[in-house]
Amino acid sequence: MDKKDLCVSKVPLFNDLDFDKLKKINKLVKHRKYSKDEIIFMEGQPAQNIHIINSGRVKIFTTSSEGKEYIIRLLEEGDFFGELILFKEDTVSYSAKAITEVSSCLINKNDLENLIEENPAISQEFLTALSSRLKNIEDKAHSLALDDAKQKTIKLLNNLASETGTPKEEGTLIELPLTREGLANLMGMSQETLSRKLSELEKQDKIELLSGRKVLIKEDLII
Amino acid sequence: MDKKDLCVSKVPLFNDLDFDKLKKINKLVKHRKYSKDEIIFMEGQPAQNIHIINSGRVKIFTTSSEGKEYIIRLLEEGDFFGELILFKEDTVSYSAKAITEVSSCLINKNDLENLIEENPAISQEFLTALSSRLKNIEDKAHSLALDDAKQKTIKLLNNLASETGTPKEEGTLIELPLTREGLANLMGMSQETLSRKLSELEKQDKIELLSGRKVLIKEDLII
DNA sequence: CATGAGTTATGATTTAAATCATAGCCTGAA
DNA sequence: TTCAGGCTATGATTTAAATCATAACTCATG
Repeated sequence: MDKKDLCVSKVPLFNDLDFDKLKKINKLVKHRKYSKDEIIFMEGQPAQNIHIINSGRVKIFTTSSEGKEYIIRLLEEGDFFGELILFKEDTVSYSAKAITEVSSCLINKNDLENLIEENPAISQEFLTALSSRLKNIEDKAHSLALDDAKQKTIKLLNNLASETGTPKEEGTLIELPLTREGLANLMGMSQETLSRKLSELEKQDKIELLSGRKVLIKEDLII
Repeated sequence: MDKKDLCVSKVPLFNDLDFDKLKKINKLVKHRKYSKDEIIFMEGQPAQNIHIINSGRVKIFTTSSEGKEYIIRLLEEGDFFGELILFKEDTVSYSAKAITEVSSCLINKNDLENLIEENPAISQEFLTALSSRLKNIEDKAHSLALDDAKQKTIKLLNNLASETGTPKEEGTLIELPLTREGLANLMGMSQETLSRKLSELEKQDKIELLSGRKVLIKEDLII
């Protein structure tokens, strides 16, 4: 089995399916490569594919009328996006951009609909995935509505730590996936404010800002 | 068929089911009444039921450590909540409170799981409902992150208008479901700011504030 | 290794909104 | 019908964060 097959077996969506079915699905899949900073699609475009990320990172974002950006979520290997077209929209209300080199798989809307019909187990996986996203974004809305800049900063770090952190003796090491600007756009604040709050946390010995966009999060960074 | 049966036939979740199945489901259902301001459940409680609103209004909210409230969403007839327990959580991360007299139906988690197994069509309806909520809350997060108080106010009014507004010659008439304070907590702002923005919109002849918590939204209230 | 573009940090200033304070207003109960 | 208590509007003040400005750092490239 060659590397291309990975996509389909990587995504939790198809967890419950046996090898034969995976092979069938794999035939429906188209492969794409995007280079860093390439737009995958733009807000408002009609969409007919679901995208599954094979490697790399993608940001999903919207832009306000004044040109400000809000990043809805960051995706990595195994995550998927564009699924709303299955159930609701036929145009997409957000943009997607590769923030690293990205290789991904597409499945056409109709193909996926047929797949689901033949394999109801996929519905369950979808429900699980959507529920999880709903929970995450409700938490985030809470944070956007009520938290001050310091709390937002701490939550950002904790979220990154739990998603991609590697444990060390002194704490958890994370690599920031975006510039200050980008991270700030995730939490609805300005680059300067985030930068200040990070400095503040470092002065308080809660974190250590390292080179190469790495951060060591000490044990006692409480929410 | 008596009034109690309405619950089950009211909710889009069971749209696709025939009368016999609805009757079967109805037997599983427990009925509840809540008086105005009664807590339906509190953040952190274990939960094992899905609630369907038969009549009245419910607010779903979280409270910050400083005691501030963020209202995630307002529910009315036919809406349901508590469904995350099916797919993800066994405790609930938000509170629910009746903001009017409420009559609702409960379905036990296990019963609903069996139902879904027997009737895969319900999964589809769930997916549609969750997708729709996902879209709504993503829009709201965008608004919380990027909009100023005036834009938030306008979106609030437009949302209420599209959900519950009644058309008039002069515009759309809505009845505000909450006090200024409550509405402000929906949009992540303070009561005073909302009040000021509403006055401002009235001065600009975009809306008319009427007695009985009613608002007339004139044609040209653009986002 | 030097250069420069992009990124980050940080000071100064402005600004929108929160908060504080209070007066006027509804509305529903007596 | 009056009264009280919650609700709403609005002025005054404070404050957190945005914005503006710029210096310092990083790192990729010739």
